[in-house]
Amino acid sequence: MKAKITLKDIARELEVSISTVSKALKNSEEISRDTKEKVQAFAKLYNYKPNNIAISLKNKRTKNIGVVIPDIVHHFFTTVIRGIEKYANARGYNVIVCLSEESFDKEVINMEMLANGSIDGFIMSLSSETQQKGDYNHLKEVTEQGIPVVLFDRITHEIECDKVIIDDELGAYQATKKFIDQGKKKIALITTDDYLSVSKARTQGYWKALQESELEADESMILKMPSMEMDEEAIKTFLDNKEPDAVLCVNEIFAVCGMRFAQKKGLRIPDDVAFIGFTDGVLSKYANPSLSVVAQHGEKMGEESAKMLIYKVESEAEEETYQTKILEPTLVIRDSIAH
Amino acid sequence: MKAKITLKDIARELEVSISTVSKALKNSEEISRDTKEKVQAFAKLYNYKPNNIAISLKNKRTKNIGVVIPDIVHHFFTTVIRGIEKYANARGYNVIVCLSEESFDKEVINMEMLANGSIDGFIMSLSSETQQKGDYNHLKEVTEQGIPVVLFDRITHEIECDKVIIDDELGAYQATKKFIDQGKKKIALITTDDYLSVSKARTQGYWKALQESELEADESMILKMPSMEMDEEAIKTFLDNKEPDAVLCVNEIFAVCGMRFAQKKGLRIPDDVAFIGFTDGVLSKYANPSLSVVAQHGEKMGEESAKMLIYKVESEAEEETYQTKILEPTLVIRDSIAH
DNA sequence: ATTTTCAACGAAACCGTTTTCGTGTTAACA
DNA sequence: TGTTAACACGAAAACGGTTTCGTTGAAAAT
Repeated sequence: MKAKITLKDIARELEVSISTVSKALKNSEEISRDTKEKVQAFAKLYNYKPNNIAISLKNKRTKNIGVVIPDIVHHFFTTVIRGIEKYANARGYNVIVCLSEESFDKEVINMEMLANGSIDGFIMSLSSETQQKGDYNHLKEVTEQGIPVVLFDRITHEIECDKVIIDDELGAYQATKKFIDQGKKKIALITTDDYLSVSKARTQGYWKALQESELEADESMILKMPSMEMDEEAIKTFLDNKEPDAVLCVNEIFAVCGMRFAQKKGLRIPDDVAFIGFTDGVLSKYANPSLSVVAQHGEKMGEESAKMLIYKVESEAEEETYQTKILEPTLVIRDSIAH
Repeated sequence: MKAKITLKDIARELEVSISTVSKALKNSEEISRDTKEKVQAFAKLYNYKPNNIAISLKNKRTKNIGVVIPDIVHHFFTTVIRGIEKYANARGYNVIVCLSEESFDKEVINMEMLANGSIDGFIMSLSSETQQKGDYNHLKEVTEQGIPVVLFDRITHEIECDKVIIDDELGAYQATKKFIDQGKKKIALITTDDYLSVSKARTQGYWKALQESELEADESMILKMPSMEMDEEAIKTFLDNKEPDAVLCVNEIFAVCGMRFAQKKGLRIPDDVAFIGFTDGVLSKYANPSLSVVAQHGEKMGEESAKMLIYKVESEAEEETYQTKILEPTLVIRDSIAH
């Protein structure tokens, strides 16, 4: 086991000072050609690599960015991470991932762990519990310390920071409009409770589209699931009672379950009942029939978030201007609706 | 913006030395009750938190573990990460995730980025390109530096380190055996090229089960996909030609695609043709019919990996003994086979 | 009265860098 | 010959902690 070699080791071996070695390795003008070559050759030979921790301590930059998300076993977040990685890695940043698992406490703990020097900034999406409580003090503390934060997807307006979201209202609006244009009359919505910022926006888009049409917007055509957990029975009962001819769902799973019940009842998709979900994940692509969705462009979202964060981190001036980037959703048409 | 407060700040404010503050905060016996209370109260008031980077530099421990995996938009890896997070977080460790995206070069670069002090150890699964090349020098270098490494799932025997795998051969064997017991005669296998360690083991399990039975093991009943990429056409042609009555697939996606083609041809699942896949992901659960799979227990695998790594990291003695933990796969029976 | 002991604290080294500010030597200049 | 400038390098502080090893003053023991 060959231990790591340090500047000090090189200095001792070559009988020069540590500062000389440091400068020689950075090709400083101050050092003679002879010495530089000698040092650089030695360093290469012994595979010298500067210690990241020491550098971090010195210039108060870790080149790490902290990502705190509710869940990783969820296709959307996974694509966001990939986008973040892509952009960040290309610029020499590492990504530290922490999972809140939809828990407020874990979110707080994770942020505290990272906020003491481990990272240069945060990219995060709020846990459902946090959005429900409406308690954002942990975010406030961090921003007050001057640590840049970028919120994506599940955001709050109570914190001043950069944000990246898709236009959820527009996405739902377009999907609902699509149903209307195709002559659907009884359009249902399966969503979660309103405390999730995204669900709220999607519900609004759904309403808007209905109200613009001649169809009556009927509150009872909306099924609000109490949590993200699947409750197959609730969906089944709802579909049995309401018998919609089109269903918009705020995620893939609700939609796929809905389709399964419809098929079991002998309904044809999309003729008898059509489906559109949110999130363009594996489930939608490989469902049978394949599911039309409002694509959220997670990877793009991740890239944008990383871009905004790294810009803030690297800009010396601490401008107090924050922007919210709104990405356009896309309707991906597959076999669960007519086309 | 209130900047972070340091030991030095507290010392100056309270007119004591830095060492006194440090000891007082650690409740050292050396310090009088009066002083301790004073210091602790002050620290609490100004929300003092020690700087992680400084501590890391001092005791050469970062409390970070590096995870390098081929892909994150893949349910199996995602569950492994969750398992790692769970175990590591509970012990005060953070997880730095890097994606090789199946590329050898990215794997090398990522490891080099992390190996210079950023992490205490690695948990990784090899990229397909790395397994194909058979070049493991980057791993060798890291282990020679005394950095502990745990390999999981996609491993190599050329590196001496701890390993966690599931018994892929057994999983495939059990699945194939299940088909045989149910009276299936023409059992096909859809896999990838053998350079992936897991595919190789699964193919062996498939063979073994067939050879133990009276069924003839026919090489042509195996479809080897050149990569992890989906090639729907290849699967379709294969199924059309071979007309198997049972199909074992090395992942979910191949299986779900296979089922779709079968259904399009009017075949009944599982009566005319049954399917079993690998990986117990969302796809299997929500497929129609739901897919039976050999569950890989990713979360468990992640936990075990983290456990082994952290043990190595924290054990002072550098024992040169490495173990390979083999987890038992489980056959999850759903509607794609008879039961 | 002198020595010993102990409690309570501070100085300084150390982790591995970077960077500023000397400093000594030599060559060029007046 | 004395001054100056340039060159090549080293000493030391700094980043923010931890830890070892004094040091001090007062009480206890001799």
